[in-house]
Amino acid sequence: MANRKEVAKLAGVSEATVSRVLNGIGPMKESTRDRVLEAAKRLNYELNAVASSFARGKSGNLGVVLPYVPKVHLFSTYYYSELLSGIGEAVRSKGYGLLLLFRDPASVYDYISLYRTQRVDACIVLGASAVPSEMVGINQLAEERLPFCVMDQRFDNPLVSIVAADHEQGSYEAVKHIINKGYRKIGFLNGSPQYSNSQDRLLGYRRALQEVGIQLDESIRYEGNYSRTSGTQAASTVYRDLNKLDAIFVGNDRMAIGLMQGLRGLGCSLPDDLKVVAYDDSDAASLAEPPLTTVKVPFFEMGRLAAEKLLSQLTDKDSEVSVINEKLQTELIVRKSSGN
Amino acid sequence: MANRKEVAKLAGVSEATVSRVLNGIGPMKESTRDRVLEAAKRLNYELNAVASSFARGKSGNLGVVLPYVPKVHLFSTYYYSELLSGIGEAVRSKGYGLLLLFRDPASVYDYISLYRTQRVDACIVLGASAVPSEMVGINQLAEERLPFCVMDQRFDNPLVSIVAADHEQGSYEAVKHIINKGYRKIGFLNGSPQYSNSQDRLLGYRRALQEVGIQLDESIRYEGNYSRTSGTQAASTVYRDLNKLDAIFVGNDRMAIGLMQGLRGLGCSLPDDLKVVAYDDSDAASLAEPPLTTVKVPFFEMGRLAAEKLLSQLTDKDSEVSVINEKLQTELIVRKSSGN
DNA sequence: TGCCATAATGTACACGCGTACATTATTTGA
DNA sequence: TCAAATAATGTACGCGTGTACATTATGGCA
Repeated sequence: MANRKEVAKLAGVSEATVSRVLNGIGPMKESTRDRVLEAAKRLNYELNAVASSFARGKSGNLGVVLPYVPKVHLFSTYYYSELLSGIGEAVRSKGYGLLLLFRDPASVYDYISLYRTQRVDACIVLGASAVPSEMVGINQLAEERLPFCVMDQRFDNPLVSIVAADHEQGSYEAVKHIINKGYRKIGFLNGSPQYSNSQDRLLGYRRALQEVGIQLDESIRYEGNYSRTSGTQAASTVYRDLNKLDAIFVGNDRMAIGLMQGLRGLGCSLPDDLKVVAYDDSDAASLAEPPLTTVKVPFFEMGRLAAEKLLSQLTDKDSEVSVINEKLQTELIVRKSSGN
Repeated sequence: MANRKEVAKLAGVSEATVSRVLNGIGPMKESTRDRVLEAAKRLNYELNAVASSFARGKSGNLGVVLPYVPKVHLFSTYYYSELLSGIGEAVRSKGYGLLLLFRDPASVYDYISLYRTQRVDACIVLGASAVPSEMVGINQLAEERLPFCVMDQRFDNPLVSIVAADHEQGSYEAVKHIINKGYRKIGFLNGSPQYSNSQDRLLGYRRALQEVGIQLDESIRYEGNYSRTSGTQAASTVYRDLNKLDAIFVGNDRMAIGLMQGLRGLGCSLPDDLKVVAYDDSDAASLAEPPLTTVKVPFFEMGRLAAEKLLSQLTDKDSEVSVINEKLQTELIVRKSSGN
């Protein structure tokens, strides 16, 4: 494998000139540039990324940290796939690498070590929640003022950078959609409360109801954990309460699908017996029977935005290292599950 | 950020000794080790991964290359999620990093540059197919004898390392299952032919039929592209041929779901009017209506195996760098879509 | 006690690149 | 035409680690 010295010799210039040509730095004669590039091509030479990183003191990598427990699908794969694609898009266009890191959600993850060992220049945290062990790690990161960004999860700490979707508004619109169809008895199957977006959905649900003077009814609030199974489990309770329900708003598509399967198993006809509005607009939403009316979340865009903001802070010397705080809008996708 | 020199000074030893303690190399006094570790802890010192990589001449990264076209879901996310999890498991347990790389399937990807620039020590190629531009890149890789592995795609070149599933046998068993239920008129909706696993499924389908003397009928062979949409599009043709069909074997779950939705839209009752057996056992399989009888593929295991084999070749000096060729078995999961 | 094998540690340098600073070539302006 | 500005290139060193080799300490054995 050729190195800089050999290229310099072949081109008849110094190593510094080779370096400058390859990095496009400073003014230089066209003929010199050509000679160097020609020599590099002939020797099959490319910059050694590791050596380059070493000299620069930067890894050139953006870390993406995601929760992982063997054999457990913690995440709806749609969600992660879209986020990763968005991040990948930004990372590539900025010439960075994307280092994937798996963490155990049950123990405190040492984010700072990633920077100390220089494995990453910045990182994005996916699937964070408000359980104490996770918060500790995030807060350490924030206090060190390291460049990072949490995806779709609020934190009290004002030093925590966040890119999220407006789930309060998204939920408001979803419930509003049901109300506008003339239904008043609207239940809510929410997901795990340790995610801030669960709380936000509740806020939106409440606002929509209160706005039109519908009394909040705690007895038609149900809780699952965003898994399909938990939706299925909720089915019996929901079935029992069917006389109290015209419709139900569900925290994500997977639970909604589980719920609908469970209800159908109990003899329900959907959407006749119960209107359903779900959340995410994952691939499964249009596969469901009936197809789900659901809130579309711009996961791809969120990933891209977070990565771009972070990498810009690293690249531009003028852009101050400031806290990122973005909230993207959602969109209601109307299908059959909410009635005609 | 502390470096080795400071640790050495604080511990009262040479830098080499610090290095040996941290890498666990050579014999050394317990007391020395303790002093060094103590000093490192006090100074908050950790090995600089970039510098270490540089000195070793290895990046310490396993590259995972996957196809990506903006706004297009090339892949069933279940497939990639499982593979990545499996790879991540192996990578972490071996202390490597996982570098995610996106390629444009339409142009020749320069895999060799990844090694030349030392961004990766080895790589795994996901979503490869037999289209010319992709084959060129893979073959270059093979000819350079670089450590890599292609996932779930056959290549004629005997130098190409592969970890795959036995789709010929999986398809055989799927079709056999239908035959054993007493059906004889069995169609086949296959996926894109540039994937070797499509060809393998066809082989298995044929073998099962021929074994029991069922005449192959070309007129009930359909082709989609593994997308749900393509399954839906096939519905009208299948519907037209319904008198020629007892059952249909479908190349993956997504197409099967699309097909079933299309057929239902045309007034079919499933599984009464047509038995369906699909492939992958993705999350959607059990969500479908009716739930899909489908062939389960050990994606997680495949990812883990590929990564482990590759990294072992890098680590063990004795293990010869040999071509990997593994074929894992599938399992038929029986649900409602194939009848009772 | 003296010698040798082995343990334990130190010395010194390479790895490939980025870049501050020094130097030389070229252009500009009066 | 000549100094000054600027372009273009070269020199030299640092970045933090791994490791070959040299050196010193230790223990075993006759």
